[in-house]
Amino acid sequence: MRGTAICGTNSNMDTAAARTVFPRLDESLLSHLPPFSKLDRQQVRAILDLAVSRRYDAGASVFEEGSPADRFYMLLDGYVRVVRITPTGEQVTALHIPAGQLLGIAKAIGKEAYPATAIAAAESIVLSWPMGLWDKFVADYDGFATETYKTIGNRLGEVNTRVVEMATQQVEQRVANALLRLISQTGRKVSNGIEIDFPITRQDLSELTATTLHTVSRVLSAWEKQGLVQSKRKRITVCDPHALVVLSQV
DNA sequence: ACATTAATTATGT
DNA sequence: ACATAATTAATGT
Repeated sequence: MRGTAICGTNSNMDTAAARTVFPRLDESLLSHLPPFSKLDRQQVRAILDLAVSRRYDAGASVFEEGSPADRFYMLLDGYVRVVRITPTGEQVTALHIPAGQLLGIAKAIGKEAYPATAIAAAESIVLSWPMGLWDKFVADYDGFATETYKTIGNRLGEVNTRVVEMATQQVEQRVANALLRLISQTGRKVSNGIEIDFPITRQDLSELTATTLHTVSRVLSAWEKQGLVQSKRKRITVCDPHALVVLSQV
């Protein structure tokens, strides 16, 4: 259901080495996205012609923390989680990025290396450009800079509030908040509630909330009995968002 | 109040 | 059949 229009996947090759796609990309892929929405057709065409499109399997990394930031990316389809490794070696998920957003925009915050690792949370399709083009984009394209700075601001705010939550709230509240954020960013309406639109494990949630998968499992089981959520393997549906809001504010 | 350990069961390929 | 995910109980800080 996802991304089939863009790439033919028929390879039995090495999974990490997804390949460049040659079919010409359509302008409509970008024209409605915030950083590009103010541009005319020719401008979008020019940008697309410079882009490299690539597909990532779930779990494949788009770029790695600390490596030189040579490209920046636009997530066309799928989901990417941005992960940082703590000094003790644990993974901490900083953000989830839904389709239609830029990522790996180190240049925008004056960095030469990526500050975090980006991993495809589901099969994803990503455009990328050499970082050398960043300044040109900012200079030439109206709205590109302002829109990207908006998203940076939003993300900083989000990371910030979560850090505060970690310090102040208890696990149940943190998990509630994490779920609420996930459904607001990547939620998809289904019959009995709002489902998180990509595979997410208890392990993932525990990394988001700085707990263990066991605690997350217990919390979710309890909520499931109360009818607040519903979960299958790698799938979580929130049936009663309001109840979670209430819980998160205790 | 939550983590850790470990044993058990379910689920997807 | 096998690996990975999820649940559950017991024990520890």
